[in-house]
Amino acid sequence: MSPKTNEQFAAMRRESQEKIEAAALRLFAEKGYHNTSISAIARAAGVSKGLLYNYYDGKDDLLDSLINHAIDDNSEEIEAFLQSELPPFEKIKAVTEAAVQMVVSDPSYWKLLTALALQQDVIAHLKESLDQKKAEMIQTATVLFEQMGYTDPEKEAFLYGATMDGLMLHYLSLGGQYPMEAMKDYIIEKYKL
Amino acid sequence: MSPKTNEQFAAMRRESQEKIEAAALRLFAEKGYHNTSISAIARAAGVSKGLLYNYYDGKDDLLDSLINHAIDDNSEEIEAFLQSELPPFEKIKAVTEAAVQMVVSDPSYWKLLTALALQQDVIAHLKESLDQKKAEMIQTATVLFEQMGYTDPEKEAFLYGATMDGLMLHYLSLGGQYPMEAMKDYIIEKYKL
Amino acid sequence: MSPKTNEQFAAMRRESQEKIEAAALRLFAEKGYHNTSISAIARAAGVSKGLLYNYYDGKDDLLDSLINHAIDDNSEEIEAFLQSELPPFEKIKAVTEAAVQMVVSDPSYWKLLTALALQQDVIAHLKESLDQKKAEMIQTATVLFEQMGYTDPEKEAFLYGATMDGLMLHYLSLGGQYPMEAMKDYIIEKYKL
Amino acid sequence: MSPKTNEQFAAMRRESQEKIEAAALRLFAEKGYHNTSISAIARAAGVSKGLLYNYYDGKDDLLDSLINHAIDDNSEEIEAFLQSELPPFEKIKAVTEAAVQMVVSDPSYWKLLTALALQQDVIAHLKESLDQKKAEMIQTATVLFEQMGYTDPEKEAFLYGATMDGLMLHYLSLGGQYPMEAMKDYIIEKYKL
DNA sequence: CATGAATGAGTTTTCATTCAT
DNA sequence: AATGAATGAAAACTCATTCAT
Repeated sequence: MSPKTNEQFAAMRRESQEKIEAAALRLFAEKGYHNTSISAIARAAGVSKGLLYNYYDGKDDLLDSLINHAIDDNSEEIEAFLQSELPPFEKIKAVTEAAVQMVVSDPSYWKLLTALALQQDVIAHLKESLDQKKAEMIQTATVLFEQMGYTDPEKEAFLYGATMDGLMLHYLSLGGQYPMEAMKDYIIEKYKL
Repeated sequence: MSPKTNEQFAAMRRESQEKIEAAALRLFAEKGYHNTSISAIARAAGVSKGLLYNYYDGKDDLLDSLINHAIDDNSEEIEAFLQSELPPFEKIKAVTEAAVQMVVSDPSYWKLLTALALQQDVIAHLKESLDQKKAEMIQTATVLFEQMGYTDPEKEAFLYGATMDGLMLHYLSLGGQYPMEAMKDYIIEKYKL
Repeated sequence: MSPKTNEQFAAMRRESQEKIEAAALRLFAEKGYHNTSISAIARAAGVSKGLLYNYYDGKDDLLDSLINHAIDDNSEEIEAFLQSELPPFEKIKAVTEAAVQMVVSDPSYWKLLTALALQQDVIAHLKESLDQKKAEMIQTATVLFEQMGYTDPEKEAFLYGATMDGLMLHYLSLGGQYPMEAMKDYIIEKYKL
Repeated sequence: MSPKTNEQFAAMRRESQEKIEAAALRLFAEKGYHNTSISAIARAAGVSKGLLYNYYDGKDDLLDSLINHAIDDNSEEIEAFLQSELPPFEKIKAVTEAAVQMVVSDPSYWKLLTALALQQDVIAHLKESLDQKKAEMIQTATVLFEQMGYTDPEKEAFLYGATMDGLMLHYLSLGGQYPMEAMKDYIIEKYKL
């Protein structure tokens, strides 16, 4: 019935969307959300402005879609370590290393995400899902510190979370100058016993 | 012909500027820098757009001025504690308490500052002075941790900085829900011996 | 290689065109010509945009085709009554009833046609044929009123035309609230004797 | 306090708005609402696009404002005749003449208004106030025909309304070719007993 | 010193139309 | 004959900035 199969159309759509979201992520991270125009994204993605509007309702919707896809891609890994069967200290070690690894290997995305988390405009509706994700992690970490014998495991979980986020914040704002590896080891060392 | 003295004119100028910067700070923090228009600032400050341009070269210049004034207001206190003659632990305690106090009592400003620190656009030229301020603080803290007998005082200084910034980040993004007081005590406790 | 006869193809073509014109008429009448997109028409007709362009040169051409087909469908009936052998009063009665019936049974089409008649853009070239149709009717009606003994049959024909069009205008803009049946009888009554 | 008085500013505003609305009315009537761009209106009015947006929220809002101002200007006259102390027939005569006069002297505006009345898009919210105005007129006309001894004054009022609107419709769509004066006299004659 | 009307360049958004398959 | 992804030109809209008074 169709001179181009549904699969072919679906593949075209997927490919275009990937090109667009990749270009958008790069530009948002490089120049900031508000300083990136739809035209610039389309140009960088090698598609027309019109096509972009075929897939997204506008800049906000594109950002939404982008963030949601990226969250899906990224949160699985950390989650996996926390759910694994490793002994508590090894879990902390693995999670810490994975988190550092994530930020170091894809700083653009994390810079964007962190910047957005502080701008109530842009993503009022994303805040909710980010906050929930955070709450879940704190919950899991609390159990972990409980197993390690901490008197106040919940506070330790909050502290760990703050330290890790602060670490990333510094890394993201200083870039290569920050002694990331050394700091990572220093933090892990603190939890060894 | 000149019924107003120079002093009176100067006072009027100062007052107008204060109204403008206060309005700008509030709006930038509430809605973000890019989503706040000059018109909105002038309206909120109760002055005309034209007057605003008498004092500032434009939106960027207003932001600059705003940040610089706020930095001056805020950094003195912390500095004072670090330079004081208190014993090391008391210094850490005082600094921590002062930092938390600062953020809790003026979250708008800190939210803005943190958000801006992650946006390469807007304030390329502010980054420099912020980074330098940070470096100085790390330096002072390093000396402090040295006095307290830490094997690796510089790393501890970095860690302390990361933890404090992470704490603020969480507080700023969660608002009143964050157990700020408890966390502050928990952190201080860690340094007691 | 050709499992479908020419007749089958012709039938498919006709069916597609009917679906398209029906959808277009409905949407034009509901939302106006300019507020109806080609995409919306194709979607409502259940065909692809591409197919639509196989049959019509564009939106204007589709409208043209639509109007012409509808004019053909509608004008025959009235014409028939006017040309018939009924006595004059019965003719007026029959024509009036037929005209009211037409509008009541297919208001979408008449709404569209009336709206278009007032928009210089869209259908400059349709105006001509509509005007001619109107002139013919006036002509026939004039003869009719002559037979009925009116001193000034042409003016009476114009008046009748104005009244009928005004009636329709009101019906079309008020919808079901307009006392159409009663008004029809009232008008017919005026010509009885 | 003010180097330009409030009155001066108000006068500037009024003047600009008048220029804009005059240009918009002309263009809407000439080329149709949808075929007239904001840019074209601004150009024709001799102001910038930006200024137009200072006064109106967009094209719809401009149309609203335009129609409301024009309705105010126009409906007073007719109303005045209907409320006057003339004998019934003289009232009908005066109103009919005034209505014809209105349309003949400002066909652009009436063409626009009539066209808009048939486009549900554009002015859903204007319809309401137009319908109400119409209902009021029918009401007043009914009283008039009652005084003239008509058996069914309300129907006669509807009929008069339909005839007048039909007359205008024909005049507006045919322009100078339509025997407007003669028709007006013919209609008035009918009511002379 | 103070005003706010006016500007226009830059941005977002829409949609009729084309085209490879 | 039929599809819908892709285009691009034209439209709507925003807002930092200027300027006459």
